[in-house]
Amino acid sequence: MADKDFFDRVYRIVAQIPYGRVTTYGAIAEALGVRRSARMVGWALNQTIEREDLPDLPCHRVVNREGLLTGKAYFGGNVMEERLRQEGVTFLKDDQVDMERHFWHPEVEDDFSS
DNA sequence: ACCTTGACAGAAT
DNA sequence: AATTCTGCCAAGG
Repeated sequence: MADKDFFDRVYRIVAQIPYGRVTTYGAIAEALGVRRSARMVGWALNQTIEREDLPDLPCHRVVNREGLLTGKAYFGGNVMEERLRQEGVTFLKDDQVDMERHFWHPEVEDDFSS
């Protein structure tokens, strides 16, 4: 297991979210082996705002299990929604994506410690 | 060192 | 079925 910081793992997963797809906090947490730490995922993403030294993270593709853009407030305005729409993501209603169509299940991280 | 908060999720009422 | 409550774990006050 890569004993990387919890944040780094989150970042790596988020960075793997395909264009036009979205995933959930819980799914990411689960992929990291800590299904019950979904809140930490959100916290980790929050840190990305301060940390500019991080790679381009499509954190706008991360929503909660209901498909709600719970973190849109941190993007300023409707940037999050607009970006998703621009990627072809369909919205059931404002601030709610159609995760039935665009949900992407993150892959479990492989520890490259071979 | 203790208590509160948080971009969630699932169980309980 | 809808709303409330609790669990989780890290960071900030």
